[in-house]
Amino acid sequence: MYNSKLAELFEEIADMLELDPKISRFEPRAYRKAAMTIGTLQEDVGEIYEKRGLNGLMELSGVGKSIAGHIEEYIKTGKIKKYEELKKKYPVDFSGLTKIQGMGAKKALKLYTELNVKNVDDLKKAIERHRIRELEGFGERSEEELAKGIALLESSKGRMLLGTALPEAENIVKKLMDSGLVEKAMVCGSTRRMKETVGDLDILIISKNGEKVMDFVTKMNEVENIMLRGPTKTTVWLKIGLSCDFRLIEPTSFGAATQYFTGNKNHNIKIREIAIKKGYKLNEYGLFDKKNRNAVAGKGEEEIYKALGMDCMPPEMREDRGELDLAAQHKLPQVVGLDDILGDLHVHSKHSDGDSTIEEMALEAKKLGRKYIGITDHSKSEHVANGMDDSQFLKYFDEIDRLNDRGLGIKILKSGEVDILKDGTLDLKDKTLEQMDYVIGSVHMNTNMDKEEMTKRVIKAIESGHLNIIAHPTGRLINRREPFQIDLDNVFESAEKNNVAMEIDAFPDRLDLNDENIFKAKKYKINFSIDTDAHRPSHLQFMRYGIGMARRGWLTAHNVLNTLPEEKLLKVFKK
DNA sequence: GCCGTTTTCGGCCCGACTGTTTTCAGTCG
Repeated sequence: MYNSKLAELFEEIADMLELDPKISRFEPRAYRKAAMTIGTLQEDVGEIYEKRGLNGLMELSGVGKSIAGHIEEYIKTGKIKKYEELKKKYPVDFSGLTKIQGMGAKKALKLYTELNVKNVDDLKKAIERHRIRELEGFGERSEEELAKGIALLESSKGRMLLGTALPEAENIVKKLMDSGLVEKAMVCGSTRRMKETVGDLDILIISKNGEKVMDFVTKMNEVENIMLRGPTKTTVWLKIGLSCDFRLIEPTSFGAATQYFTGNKNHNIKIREIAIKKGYKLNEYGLFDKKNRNAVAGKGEEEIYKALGMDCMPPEMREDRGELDLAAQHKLPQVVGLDDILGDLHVHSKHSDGDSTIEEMALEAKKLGRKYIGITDHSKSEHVANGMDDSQFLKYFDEIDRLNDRGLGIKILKSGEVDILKDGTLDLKDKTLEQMDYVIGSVHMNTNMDKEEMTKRVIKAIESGHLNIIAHPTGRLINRREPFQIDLDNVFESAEKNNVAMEIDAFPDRLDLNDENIFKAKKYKINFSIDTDAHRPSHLQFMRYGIGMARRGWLTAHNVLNTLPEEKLLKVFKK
């Protein structure tokens, strides 16, 4: 994968170009835009170049002749001449240094020319010797801030799971509402877009007691320290290890502000450009008529999109993946919602590695409004998860039958999460599999195979005729384990042919398939199953994270199996 | 350096906060 390395190189080129006042300030901006495109691309630029050459590269947004040339050069030689030359002029680790809060390229250059600081370690030493405060334009305070920035960087590597950040954000919003000081408080940013990980929290507030609210938030239990405090914006560092911005907003601007702070950045840039073309100016205060400067919209998000001739889309779709075009054509998909979900098809019990009985899991699911629940305990190869052999599965089926006969007010489906073994065969006898209402297959062991082998393994299982769902298809664990090497396109193609569904595992550190892969998979005529992979009753609430991924991947209820009533679902499985 | 029903030239999102200034540059989102 060249993407992340190239993105970093282009960012650093941008840093260095910013240092030369003779260069147009738009040139570094162009490099940053290209870095953003490439850094968040799902397809490897190496593959794009291989398949479609320079023209393929130039189709990427923000990549023109020159940057495409740099990419080609890097793929062929492992180097970019322009970068090497700039680096000769500035032998400084900008990419490391500018990750520090408050440090940009210009400060980094000053530190280099004055103190010969080339990297974060040099900077640490300079801070220890109190050399920074002597510099013109810096002071004692800047030195302290940089020290804090380095500590922060070292303590907060990686972004926080949505499953950790969202509940904290909701808790803070509730506290604000309960305080009686605010009329409205709302979480925006990547949390509202349900991105799988979150870099910080953005909470927007309407209040007549601005000063008191800012006091209130800085004194909350959740706060470790105050990073920045102004009349309309306060930033705190939360004890859970995340920074949180609070912004005071006028009621007339609330929609414009939530739109702006929800993002994402590229979505906002595009929508502002659309506004300009239509003779408006859009900022976080509202949509303004350029001629007479009157506010045309601002109170609600819908009215802003509407004034620009568009339908308003759910926050999860605002990722600049073509949603603005569809909104202008009034063709936005009706994406799946939590209310559409009728059942949960991946749930564990005490029979393998779950904490609770089948009955406890079923009753909790019923409380959440589910009409059916599929119990899917592990098969025998999963020794660590206490997986069951064929005879144990038979007893487990009996228990499910008994519970259904008793009638819990929710239907329990018989299933199992069956290991796809190294050679692509399944871990249970056909006879056992045939007694299940449906079968989930998943890869847990021997995950270090090469791409071709792993793809073959999974496709063989799909073609077995026994599987209905492939669980967590890439096996990744966010911030802990990389996805397997696997050719998803081939897997999706085979799944389409064999009527096998792909799971969206909603467990917060899995979220697998992720949004990008869902988006990719949607091109195929395959079904999806959004499941919690719950191991205790409270996990059944993870469904919303899976829904978030599905919405980010533009799935409609029609694409998702567990929006079907039981009879229809079982018909699909029987096909 | 990129890009195009306003364009192959002339634009490029834009406002808040901070520290160090004495009116602003740098950074961030």
